Amino acid sequence: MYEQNVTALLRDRGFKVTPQRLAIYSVLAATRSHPSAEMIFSELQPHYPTMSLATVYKTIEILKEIGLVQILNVGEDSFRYDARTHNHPHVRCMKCNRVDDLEDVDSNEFIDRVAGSTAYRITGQQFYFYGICPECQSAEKNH
Amino acid sequence: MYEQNVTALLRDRGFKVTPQRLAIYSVLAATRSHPSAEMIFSELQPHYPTMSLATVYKTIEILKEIGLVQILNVGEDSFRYDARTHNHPHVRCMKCNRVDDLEDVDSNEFIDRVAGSTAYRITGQQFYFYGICPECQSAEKNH
DNA sequence: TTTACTGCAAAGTGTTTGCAGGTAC
DNA sequence: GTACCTGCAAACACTTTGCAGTAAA
Repeated sequence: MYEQNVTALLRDRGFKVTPQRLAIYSVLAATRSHPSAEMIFSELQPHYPTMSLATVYKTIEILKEIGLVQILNVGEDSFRYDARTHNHPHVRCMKCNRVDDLEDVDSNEFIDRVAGSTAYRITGQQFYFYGICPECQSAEKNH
Repeated sequence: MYEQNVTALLRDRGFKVTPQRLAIYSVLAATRSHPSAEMIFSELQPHYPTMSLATVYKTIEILKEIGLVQILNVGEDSFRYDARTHNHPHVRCMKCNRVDDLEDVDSNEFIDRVAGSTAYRITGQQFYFYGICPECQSAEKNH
């Protein structure tokens, strides 16, 4: 289902469909952990021993172009990638650095209010929250 | 006034007060352009011919520690710095890459709503908007 | 006089690019 | 068969670090 979608979208835009591209998208589509390029690479390495980081980066660039991936910049050294492309806020744990979605929140009223108060023509946005995840909060208490 | 504040804060925390540190903070306090390290460096170069980028980075780290500067990550290759440390949304023009403050917006209701809907303990946030600034919109029309 | 800072150069990190061999179509 | 892709290695851009000389306190 996912793969069909990717295959069609790649072909439509004149990109070739390769095992590497499908594999990279599959990793992103199957996780909610917002992996970095390095994490995607490490996950694929066992199954695709010749996979290279360069291919991961090149593929992500294409996936972004055809709208299948969004790029996150949660204030770390590296970018993270998300196959859930509908815009939603993200939260990063400052202890363990995990990044989670905040999908239960309706941001539209806030976005409209901002768009209405600036002379910019707003075309997109990213909301990043920072804090301590439930697991790390528990760990703190057991001390 | 600004300098007094910086001087006191540096001394209180055991940091030495140097011309370089005051100059770097002055640049940040005097602008709303959210400069990168490179921009700060270029602005100071004529007045402080021996100034180095390393000093800019080291100083910003200290200014962040004592709460005089916040670090922005608007999705570019480099970080940008802001001496207005009260939390406010930012907007970047995708044409000319200028970054502006969005200070007319009250984000508190939105932040509270998010904090209430997640199991994370929220400690901070950054809101980035993307769009086209008024100048670049005008430029588009004159074509 | 002590302690910390500056600024150079070198190292480090994540990402991008060039290109020769290989694969999709 | 053509055009595009992969994956290696090298290049790149930004940031950090090590260290010898220097300045703040």
